[in-house]
Amino acid sequence: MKQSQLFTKTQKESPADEISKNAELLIKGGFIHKEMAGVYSFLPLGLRVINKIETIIREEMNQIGGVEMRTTAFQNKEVWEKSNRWDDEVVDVWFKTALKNGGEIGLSFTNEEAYANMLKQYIQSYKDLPMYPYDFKTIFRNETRSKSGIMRGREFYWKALYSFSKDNAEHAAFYEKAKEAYKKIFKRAGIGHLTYTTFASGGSFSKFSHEFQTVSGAGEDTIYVDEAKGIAINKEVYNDEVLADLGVDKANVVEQRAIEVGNIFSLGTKFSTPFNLTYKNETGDDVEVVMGSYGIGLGRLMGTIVEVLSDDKGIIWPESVAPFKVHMLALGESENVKEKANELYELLSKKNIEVLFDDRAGVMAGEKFADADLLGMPYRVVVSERSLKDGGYEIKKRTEDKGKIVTEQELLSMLEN
RNA sequence: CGGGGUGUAGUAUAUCGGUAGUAUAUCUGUUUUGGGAACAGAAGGGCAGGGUUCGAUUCCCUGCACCCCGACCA
Repeated sequence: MKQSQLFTKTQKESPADEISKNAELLIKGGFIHKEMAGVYSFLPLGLRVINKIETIIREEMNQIGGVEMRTTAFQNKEVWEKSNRWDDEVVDVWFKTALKNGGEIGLSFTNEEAYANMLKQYIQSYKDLPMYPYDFKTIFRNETRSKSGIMRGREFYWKALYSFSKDNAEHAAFYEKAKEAYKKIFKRAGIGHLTYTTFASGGSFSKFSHEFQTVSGAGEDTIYVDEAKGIAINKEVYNDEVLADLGVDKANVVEQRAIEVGNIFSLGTKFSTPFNLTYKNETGDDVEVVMGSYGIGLGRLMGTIVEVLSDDKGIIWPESVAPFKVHMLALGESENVKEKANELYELLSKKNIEVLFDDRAGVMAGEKFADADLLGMPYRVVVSERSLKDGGYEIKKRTEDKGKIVTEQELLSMLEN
């Protein structure tokens, strides 16, 4: 994409009403636009990041048998009354609205009820199980205090998978697969080295749930990390009994602040019971389905990446989620440079190498460099009189201080993989 | 929801009970072009409503919005 066609532009000044680093950098770079407290639009660059993250999650969910669908944002009052979660006294984050012809509907703040109610129609026999539907969708929560930029909003985009299993053993096996898939997702998203599988409170059907916590001062949670074991324990369940349970020595843990980027949860029959979600087993008995839920907030994940992967100049996107792999800058106003830069842009595009081409006329080199640092693409390629005279193009990784001059062939072999 | 704070131009800020200033971004022109370039010119602003006052952006009240701390967070 040519930068001259991108309608967003970068800002020099940080927004006054944002403290969090993720919001500051994402707004300055033109990735997101704040509509109101806790509500952000994703601009072209930001959407590309979200799409990359979505693709990673989709691949990993499909890998473990997930089947993608799309559930509606509107929620049926009667359905939620079955699980006793319609009442505002029970759930205080509902957004609800009245229908013109009477009645009331809610906006999704989670999906368990809708899935349990819907799947009842498709689950009759043990032959129908297990089932692993999931979807990406926009979720609404009437938070009394949204904060931390895109990491805790009133509207956010998430992936939720629900597992429907015949029994606890089948559920447990899938739960472990999901846990591994989650680890892969965060590794692929570039934050695996800072993300710990964390034991958290499990509710009435399991001792623990598992959170995926990324160590960051911007986090809202406190966890106790056992670096050697590669696990952590959430403060909410941190006690001697749990330590003994997990075989963790108190002397080996370190207290950290962390961001919860994902969560998996055994639901047991919590929702199967109110929705009478049962199947006939081999002997003709009615058996309740065992459920699990597996969620990831894509905006929060994107915000977390920015929080932990940035420097004083801007964002440092991992290649896997960067809006573009390459940021190509054409410096100077000479016709020769323009021609060569255009040729290179066409060549890279033809080779399916994602490139953002800073073709803006009359913009000083310093400004283009500063923007490239702020926007944070993994590779910066400079086309200028100087680079051409030296024999080609200058390529520099966002993580490096100095670039080097390479020929077109060398450039292609570095970028193609 | 409890506590605290802030609303001035696209963005970031300053001053003042008496013509609202600066930076940046934007537009025009000239020069410039490897780390946010120089000069000249132009355009653009007091959250909303009420009160006090000769006069309110400034002081007071109400509302709304936003931020921070805490509570809450499948």
